[in-house]
Amino acid sequence: MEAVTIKDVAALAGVSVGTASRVLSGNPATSADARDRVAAAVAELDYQPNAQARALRSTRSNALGLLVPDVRNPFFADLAHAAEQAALSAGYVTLLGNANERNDQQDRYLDTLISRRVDGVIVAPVGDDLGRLRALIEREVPTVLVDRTVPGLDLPSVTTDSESGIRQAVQHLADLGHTRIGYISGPQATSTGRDRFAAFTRAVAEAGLSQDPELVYFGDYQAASGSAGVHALMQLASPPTALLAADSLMAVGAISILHRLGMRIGTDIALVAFDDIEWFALLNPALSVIAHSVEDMGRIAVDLLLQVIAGETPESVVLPSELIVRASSATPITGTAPATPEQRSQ
Amino acid sequence: MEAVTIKDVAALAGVSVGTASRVLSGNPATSADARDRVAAAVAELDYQPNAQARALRSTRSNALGLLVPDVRNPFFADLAHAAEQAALSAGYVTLLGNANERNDQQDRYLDTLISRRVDGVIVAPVGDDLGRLRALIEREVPTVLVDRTVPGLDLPSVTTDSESGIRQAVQHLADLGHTRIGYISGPQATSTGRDRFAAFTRAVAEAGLSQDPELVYFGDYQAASGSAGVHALMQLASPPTALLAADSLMAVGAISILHRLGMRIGTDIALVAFDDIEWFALLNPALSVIAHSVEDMGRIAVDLLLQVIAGETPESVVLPSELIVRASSATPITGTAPATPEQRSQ
DNA sequence: GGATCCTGTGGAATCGTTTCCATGGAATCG
DNA sequence: CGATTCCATGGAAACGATTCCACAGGATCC
Repeated sequence: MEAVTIKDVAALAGVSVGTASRVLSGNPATSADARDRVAAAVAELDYQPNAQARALRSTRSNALGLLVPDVRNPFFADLAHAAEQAALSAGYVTLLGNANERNDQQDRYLDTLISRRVDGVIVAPVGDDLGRLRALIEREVPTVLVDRTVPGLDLPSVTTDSESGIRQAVQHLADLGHTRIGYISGPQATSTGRDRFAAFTRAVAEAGLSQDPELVYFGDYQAASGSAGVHALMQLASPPTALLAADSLMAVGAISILHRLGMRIGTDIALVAFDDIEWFALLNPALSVIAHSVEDMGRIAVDLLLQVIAGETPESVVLPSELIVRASSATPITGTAPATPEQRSQ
Repeated sequence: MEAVTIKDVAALAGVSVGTASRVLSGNPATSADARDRVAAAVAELDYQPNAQARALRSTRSNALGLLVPDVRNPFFADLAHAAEQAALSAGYVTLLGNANERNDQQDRYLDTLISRRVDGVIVAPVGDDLGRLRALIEREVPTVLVDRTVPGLDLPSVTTDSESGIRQAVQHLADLGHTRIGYISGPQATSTGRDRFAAFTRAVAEAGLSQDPELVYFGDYQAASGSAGVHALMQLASPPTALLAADSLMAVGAISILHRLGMRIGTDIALVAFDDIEWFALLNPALSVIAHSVEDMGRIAVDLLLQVIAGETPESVVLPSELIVRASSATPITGTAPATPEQRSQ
């Protein structure tokens, strides 16, 4: 490539490298004259400092690592966007890693991030497997967990309180007359999978609905398992009249197979999904969701991480969730009339 | 943090730093004995080489930069995923930058990537503004353009041949009896915006349909402009009976407002969108799309970039596009009966 | 058996910065 | 006016790796 270094700048400006460096890093011990001449030389040469050398010497890289289970999942895409923007405005660039919901890829990326000496890491862990997460702790790399936590890892985190949203959803379905709610659960090897399942179990018991264990299908947060879940639940001798999916991708799978089975969502069966994805409102009927703010989650995660980097030990943050009722769950179980204009035939 | 360096490894293994380095980088000039002892020391200390120091000396960072206009756009999220996976399997990590459809953020990220001395950059440029793209050229940073090109920038690229897909779509709509097709165009400051508009214009002329300039609305690839476009087109004295949206986000905006206007997609108005997004098939009615393979695009972009890095000058690649007909455009203009089961009322 | 060739190794230079230390000159003080 | 302080500066060490160079010792050649 090329090779314009601080030495060239110093030479052109007629000062020493030390002085050039001081000017460039805003050290106050510089004369106006030196500042001007260095600035002119930088502009003339279009000098860009070598971040590697700078990081090597100063042991700060001004880079953050962000590790998500799957970028194609719109929830994590939004999270990545929110975190990246927050990091950028704090002067950090973001190294985005994608674990592909696999522990080995997560570990590989963690090693890469350690090697690159990022100043901190935000992780939405794939599962409960610690793996190379231990290495982060041992090296005291500032780390924050987001969306999911891991048992045995005592780190600051930003998570969602699933309880409130799920309770609202179950109560809402109960009010519509549903007594058998099918639950398409996330994997029990993730904290969100466990939390949401526990919340569902409690809410169903409180509302006095059927606690038939057959009404629960354990998926893996991928679209295909949503389809499989619907398939299994609909084959029961006494199938559910309402469905609750624990994340957006499984909801997508559920919708897909319900279409194929010829079941009308909102009329033949009610459907509520966890995660508020923008275009869920565009579906026909529009999908009821349990919403939580992914923008807040990303922003706060960066915020906590910056605090950890600064040597503080911030408290974990738990964000609220809340039910948004749309046409997919607006019809009482006895009725068949559309409840909203969006729900009518196209 | 901590401080386990190659010096510690060498000391523990009882060899010199040079030998330790040779073992670690797979240099054949090492004895089996040295290899074993270094390996043991590495395991014992859980040593991770400092990527900065390595990059500083060897002038290779094993990192690629990927700059997209908007990660939340599912097309670019998929592209990022595909490119990232391809890069990973070639031994590169990916630094993902998000320009937010803004030239200043694009320039800022380009400077960051130059500073970090990435080995190469894949850019889906925001618009025609060269900005800091010039700096990439001047420094001879290996660069590949993806999805969009920029006039005056002679770089290898991977793009889509919009012509074939758009021609198919227009012909398909003509076959259904439509004579006035509304076109929601991308911005003319992007190559895709221009290409697709030109293709549409040609296709309409060839099919003998209305070339009324009022049937074209110029949007900006964001959802809001899709809504605005529908709004404008539907106010015409003689509104279109079919719509073609030049990207997925504008299609989302169009669908949203069509719902609000009470127009039934597929019956009252036909709709076709550029970009095949997975969940477009889940809409009711399912959306007809002009599909092109984003996985191929990401993979090939990395491939071309690796060739450029290797000193070759690869040819640009143009990928095909093709129409996928679904229910949103399956009804002849005179009929009102559903053409597919998916299209019936829910 | 002496010259030549490998092979593995240690030591040192190097990459491009930051930062410490010493210095020289100007400014300030009594 | 001599001594102290301050400020801007140049020079050099350091960060943690890679890589060049020299060299020792064993194998190979004529």
